[in-house]
This record gives sequence, C-alpha cells and structure tokens, in this order.
Amino acid sequence: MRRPDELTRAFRAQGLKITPQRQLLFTLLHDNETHPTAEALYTVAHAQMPGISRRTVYQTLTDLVSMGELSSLAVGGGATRFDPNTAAHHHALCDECGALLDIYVDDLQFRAQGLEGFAASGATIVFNGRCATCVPNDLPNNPVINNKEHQQ
Amino acid sequence: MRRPDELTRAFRAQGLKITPQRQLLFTLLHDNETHPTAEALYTVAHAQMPGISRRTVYQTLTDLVSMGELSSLAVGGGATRFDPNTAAHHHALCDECGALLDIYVDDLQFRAQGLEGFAASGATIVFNGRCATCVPNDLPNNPVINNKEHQQ
DNA sequence: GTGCGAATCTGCAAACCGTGCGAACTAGCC
DNA sequence: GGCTAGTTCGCACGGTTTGCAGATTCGCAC
Repeated sequence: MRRPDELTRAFRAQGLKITPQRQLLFTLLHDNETHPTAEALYTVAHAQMPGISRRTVYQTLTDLVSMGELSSLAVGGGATRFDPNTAAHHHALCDECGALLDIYVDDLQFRAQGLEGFAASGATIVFNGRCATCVPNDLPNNPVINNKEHQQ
Repeated sequence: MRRPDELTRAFRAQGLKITPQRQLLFTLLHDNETHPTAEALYTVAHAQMPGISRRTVYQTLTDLVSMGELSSLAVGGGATRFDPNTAAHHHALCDECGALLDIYVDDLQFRAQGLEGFAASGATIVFNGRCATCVPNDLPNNPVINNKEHQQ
C-alpha cells in the first residue's frame, strides 16, 4: 500500500474525496505489519478520533481493497484481517497467539494432481505453527520444515 | 473420514451414542467432495429428516473435526467448509462459482524468507482461479501455472 | 468566501455464522 | 422396563459485516 500522501493523490485522481477519517486510516495502515482486523483498526482509530464510526472503517477498508492498495485475508478465527503489504508474499499463522507473519517464497516448485482444467491465477500459502515468541525454547525450531531447503 | 459403519463403531468405542441424526450426517459427509458448509449440510439433512436442528448439525461437525475425521476450511466467503478427505492435500478455489477442489501436491520445494524462528507444523496451499466449468473455453488453461512443472 | 452537488459519514437495524445454555429426549446398559 | 449419561432442540446471544437513510462535508465553480 502506498504512502498516505500518495493515496490522497490517488483518491483525488479517481474523484474520491479525502476526509480526515480516511487520512487517519491511511496512516494507521501504512507500514502496519500486524495484519489487523477491522475491529482492531476501529479501536485505534476511535481512540484518536472519537467520532469515527465502525461503518466508516469497514467502508474505507473495502474501498482500499477494491483499489488494490490493501489485501484481505481469511485465515480462520472469525474476522477478516487486512494486509497493506501488496507485494507477492505468503503468511505464517501462529496457532497460539494468532500472529500473522509475512513470508516471502522463492523458487517454488511442485507437482500437482487435481489442477487439470483449473485455470489458476495464483496461490496462497499459509504456514501453521508457532511463532518465535510462542515456541518453547527447549524445542528445536521448525521440526517439520527446516529453513534452508524446504520439502514436504 | 471413515465409512459410516466404521464411524459408528468408533463413536461407540468412545462411549458416544449413535443417533439417527449422527448417522444421517455420517452418510451425507461420506465421500462428499463438495466441501459443504454447515448450512448446506443442514439443508440436505433437513430435507431428509425434517426434525433435525441446525444446532445438531454444528455440534456433530464439531465432534467429527475434534475426532480428526473431518477437517474444517476457512477459505473466505463467510462460512466454514468441511472436508471429509483427511489425507494430506490442498485446495483450489474457483473465484467464480466457489467450487473447492482437492489438490495433491508432491515434490514441493521452495526457499522461504521470514520463517526464521517460526516452528512450522504444516502448510496449506490454496490455488485461486477458475474451475473447468467456469473458465471460458477460448482461453488456454492455467495461464499462470501450467500443469507439468509448476513454478512461481 | 459562498453555494451547490455529490460523495461520505454516522448510527441503527439486520443478516449471517456460530456457540452457550437449559429443558426435554433417548441410546445403551442393567 | 428403568436408569443415566449423552444428545438433541430451540432460543438467545455474541461477533462480524452490510444495508439504508438522513445528516454532514468535501471539492469545485463562481
């Protein structure tokens, strides 16, 4: 997702208006790596701008997603999470604390059975496990997937 | 997920009772490749057994998931979908009709950045695109991912 | 600066998905 | 048949998200 001032220009260029509510959300989302839910954003936004409504937060998030500035993630656990990182990447979800990390995957190769006739436009990978904060210290990291050359 | 008669034995072996409602759901789920939602299952179940309640369907699905006979999938689009196929596999989601296909992935190799310190216990891959029914006939299949040797 | 029109915001209601709970029921065992 | 623990049912409720209508405000033209 672009910087708040770039987004402001982009919105204006599309005939969309810039409001204080939108600007606040641009700021809260920019460089936000926590993959917040709409509710979490509303909580922070409301603390800074008590008048803002939940409805506006949802609306703005929807707008940003449809403009391609934000992506929405359904990773289970109820609420949709939002990701301002629009570069091609994947995610790791901590089963314990729910943290979601950005994972960059390179040199992906595999054989697939069942994709015949399916016109795939992309793929999303979600790793499950425990994040560094939640993994017990006496256990080795990545018992299933080591971190140099991965294989499944 | 095992056959209805095997599940019946497994339930009894755990001290769980076998009810007509459960047997009906065992049957509806067995070999069901549509990845139905709880609501979809309720609709079919209710047609065959008008007295059955939504609550019972949810309860039975939860039980089967916790017994490992069923897996639940959050693939966006609201309701959780259920998959009686408990073999290790992945999914392809049709953006157009919402169909979910089972995909078997072999020889998966990749390099990942960001997984350092994350104790991954597994990974799920969801392919997006259009299923054979929804893809326009004049377009080549799998414009992004071809089907012999995949790369991203 | 003023006025106008369209976009936006707000707050409420409601839909959707799923769970908690208590009363009624029943499968399975004696 | 009778008992008991497990199950079902139906309702209420919580969390998430969307629809709607009226009030407000942005952005532009003058």
